[in-house]
Amino acid sequence: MVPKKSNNTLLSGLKKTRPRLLVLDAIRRAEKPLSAQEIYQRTNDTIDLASVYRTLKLFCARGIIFEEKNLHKTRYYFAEQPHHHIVCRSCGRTECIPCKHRPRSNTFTQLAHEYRITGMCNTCA
Amino acid sequence: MVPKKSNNTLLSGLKKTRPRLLVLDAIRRAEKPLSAQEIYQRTNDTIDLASVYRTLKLFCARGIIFEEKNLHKTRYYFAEQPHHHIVCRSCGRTECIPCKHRPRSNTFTQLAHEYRITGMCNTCA
DNA sequence: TTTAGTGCAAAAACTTTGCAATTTA
DNA sequence: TAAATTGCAAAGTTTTTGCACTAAA
Repeated sequence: MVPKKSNNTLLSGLKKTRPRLLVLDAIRRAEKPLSAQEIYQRTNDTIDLASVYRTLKLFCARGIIFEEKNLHKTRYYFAEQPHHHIVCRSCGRTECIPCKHRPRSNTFTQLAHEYRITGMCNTCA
Repeated sequence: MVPKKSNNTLLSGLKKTRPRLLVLDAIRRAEKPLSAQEIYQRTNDTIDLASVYRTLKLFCARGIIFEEKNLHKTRYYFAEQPHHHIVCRSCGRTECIPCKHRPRSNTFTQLAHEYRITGMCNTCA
């Protein structure tokens, strides 16, 4: 288990505002990827949806979170632990797969990665 | 090099309609992932945008194509050759990475996969 | 011929933006 | 206090939908 970074570390270089902290916590605590709407709700609607979007965009650009789409629904998840998913294209059922490797690159830095397999689960096939 | 599947094979079980063939060809020929709008344009606007969306959704569900998002732009690409990308989170610069492995699963069938690394390229870092 | 798929037009959902007010460092 | 960020409200984009018509099998 890789040690968890503190919110403080993740946001270093950024102002630590209420919206950012709330969005980060919502995503961090989530048991699954969340949509912008769901994140908004998990802040009890105490911050503006526009701020949620601004924050998500910022976090994605920084590689703090990842966004994924399944059939036109966009959801966001915490990127610290590399995520490997296998997703059923019919019902959306998802399983996690342990991650063995980390990417390397000579030209890119601050790497984050995502490995995603889709298929038909045994119920839907 | 894996032998290419014919459009006919890819669409087996589906009606081969003009919109579907045009969308499939646009994506197949594309040198890069395309947005719904771009696909629409590459059919010379001869099919309805709504049909483009319906078709993209269908192809995604079938695993014929993949969709990826970069900073709120959604693009689609042909899934036959597994795609590995490394994408700059700042400027969008993309490099391809050769694919060595194919996923396996006991519970899922008709697998397609996608491996995506994001980071900062040496110009943006 | 039947059924699935299409185009059209309209609606819904999602995301971005300008700006004054507020907050962080 | 200066600079960055926010909330609000409005605009812009993207995606979906209903329905009568058309085309594939």
